Parts: sequence; structure tokens; C-alpha cells
Amino acid sequence: MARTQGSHSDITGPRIQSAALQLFAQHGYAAVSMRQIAAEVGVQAGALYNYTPDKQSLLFSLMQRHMSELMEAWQADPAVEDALGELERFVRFHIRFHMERPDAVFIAYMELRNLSDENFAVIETMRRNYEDALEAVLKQGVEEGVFRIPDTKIATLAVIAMLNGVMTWYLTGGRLSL
Amino acid sequence: MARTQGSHSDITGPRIQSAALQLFAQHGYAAVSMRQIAAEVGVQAGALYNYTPDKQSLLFSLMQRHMSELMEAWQADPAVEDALGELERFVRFHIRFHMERPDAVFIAYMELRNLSDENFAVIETMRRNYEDALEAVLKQGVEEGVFRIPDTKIATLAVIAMLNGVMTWYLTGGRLSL
DNA sequence: CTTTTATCTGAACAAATGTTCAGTTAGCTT
DNA sequence: AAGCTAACTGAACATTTGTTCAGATAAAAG
Repeated sequence: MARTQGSHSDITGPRIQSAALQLFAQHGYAAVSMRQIAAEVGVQAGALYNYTPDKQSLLFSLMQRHMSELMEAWQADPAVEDALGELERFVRFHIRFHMERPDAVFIAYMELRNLSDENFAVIETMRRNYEDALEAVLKQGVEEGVFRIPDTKIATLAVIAMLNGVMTWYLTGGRLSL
Repeated sequence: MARTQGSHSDITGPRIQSAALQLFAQHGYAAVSMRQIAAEVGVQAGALYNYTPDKQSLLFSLMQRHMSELMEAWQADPAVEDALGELERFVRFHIRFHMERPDAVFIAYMELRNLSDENFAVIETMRRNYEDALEAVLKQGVEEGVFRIPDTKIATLAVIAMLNGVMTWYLTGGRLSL
């Protein structure tokens, strides 16, 4: 047999991505085989290679897509005037965006070590771009005189670390409203 | 050849444990092969099986040892009288203990999904025992009237989540004193 | 209806994996 | 000095791994 009923590229492609996303998040990249992903989609392992050149690229594309969506969503979010409002906008945006994609967030954080050197560099650059977006807000606040921050770079990392802390807390307890 | 110079069980055993600890923390349990561990120790892969029945047991023993040391260290820590002092003691102890073993902490948190069902149950029980130690402090505080906590179970999880948040923050920035 | 093409199967491949074990040797015992 | 034993080697094993590819077939095009 080949080309079972109802199969189509537009359907199988996304299904592979979401199956890989879920399995990587659950068991870890190295512990998941191409055959497991294929079985989850309902297809043979060889069929996956119509959609990805190899396993590494599959992981990379998941992380790259996640980071792209992050940046695009932030730029699409309507900006406000003052820095204080911008900071609040960032906080709300960051938490909401990450809450909606627990699997992708977990992978983007945990599977960095399984990226090839070149792929890692790409993702790392995208992550820094996102941090720069926050730092721009903090710098704006310093210029406006509403923030008194000696080192905006450290403050950026601190804010993001705090937000991620809030998320682990929320996910752990699971009993607080947004 | 066999039994190379200077090799001895008392030496090789711990070296295997620490090599596995480091490699598991760095690349993940599933991504590390027995041959890599052996190479790190300077030995052939077969020799590892004089010290562990299989790879799974190696991971399990690392986590079990970590949890045992955690419980023993807490019980060895000199207790104080009042609940407020006990809470401070717990906070200081928790942070210090976990700061001293970043690799073991990381593994104990990340590689739970790679434990067999039985092994997972054992570790999970030990983790709950540790949480119970904190909850006992909180209950004592409620009895003394110094804490006003509706649900000590949730409060326990909250406190631990906060402490872990502090640690990620500290590790990320790396610029604050204990 | 016929032809074409995109999509998938099924089998195969080399390499790597966890694990076993007979054999070898270094160091201890006597 | 001789023998014993714990500690290791090196080769082998059955599986599983990622990946390739010729062939099969459903759906689209003519």
C-alpha cells in the first residue's frame, strides 16, 4: 500500500510538527525515535523525510517557529506611550504568550543542548533579540526618568527570570488566576 | 590487558558516579551512552557493569543518593525552638544545600521522566518526605499562632517554588551574594 | 478514461546502543 | 615464589537507531 486514504501534505506536515512537539516535551528529544513520531501521526518512519531533512532539523524548526511567533506577536501587540505602560504591556504579553504554549516553551528551554552548534547560534540570537526588546523598554524608562536602573542589561535578565519564576510557580500550584 | 595500573574498586566506583552525574546533567540521560561514561572514567564500557546492574540503576542511584543526603542533612541541621526560626532555618538550609550541588539538583528535577515506574515512585516518595518536613514547620507555626495559613499543603508548595525561583534567578545572574 | 504526480509503504542499510562473558592481568595473600 | 582473586579488556550479541530508496497507489490533471 501507499498513500492511504485522505492523506495529504497540508495535513500530514502540521501533524508531524505537533506530534514531535508533544513527544519531545514529554520524553525529551534524545529519547524519542522517528518511528515513535511516525506512529503518533499514523504513518511509516520513512514518510517523515518528505517533511524534514533529518531529526535535528525537526527540533530546530520547532524552536525557530516558536521564537519567530514570539517576536512577531510582540511586535504586533499595540504599543503605548510611556515606559511604565510599556513595561506592564511586556509583562502581560510575556506571561500570556508563554502560558499558551507550555510544550514549546519547555522545549525551547530544555532542548538547547541538543541543537547543533550552528542551530544553537541561530536560536540564541533570536532569544537575545527578545531580551533586547525588553531592554529597550527599560532604557526608555531611564530616559523618561521613571526608572532608576544602573545596569539595564542585568535588569533585563532579572525581569525575565522573575517572570519565568512566576510561571513555574503558577504551573506548579495551578490554583491562581492569571 | 586487564586491570591497568593503579585501578581499584574504591576509586573507580565513585569516578563512575561523578562522571555519570556530570554527563547526565550536561547532555541528558538518554543522550549519554555507557561508552561515553566509560571513556570519561578511562575504562572500557563492560567494566561499568561491575558497579551497576544497568544504565537505569545508575541514574536511579544518583537520584536516590541525592535525596538521601538531602534528608540526612536536614535532620542533622540543629533545630531551633520557635516556628519562625525553624522557617528561616529551612530557607537557609534549602538554598545552601541546593547551591552546592547544581548537577545533582538539575538531574533530580529533569530526569524524573526517564525513571522506570517503580524507581519513580521511590524518588517521588522521598521528595514528598522533604516537603512534609517543611509542612511540619508551617503547621507548628499555625499552632503557635505566628502563621496564618489556610492550607499548609499549598503553602508548602508555594514556598518551595519560591526558593527554586530564587535559585534560577541567582544562577542566571550570578552577581548576587547568598 | 488515461496519464501524471505527489504521497506513502516496506524493506533495507550502516552505525550505535545496552549488555554479556570468556579471558587476561595486577596486586594481595600465603 | 606461587597461587588466588578482584578488576578490567576486548570482542561479541541482539536491538534499536536515523536514514535511504525503489516501488505502489490515491488523487489531480488532461
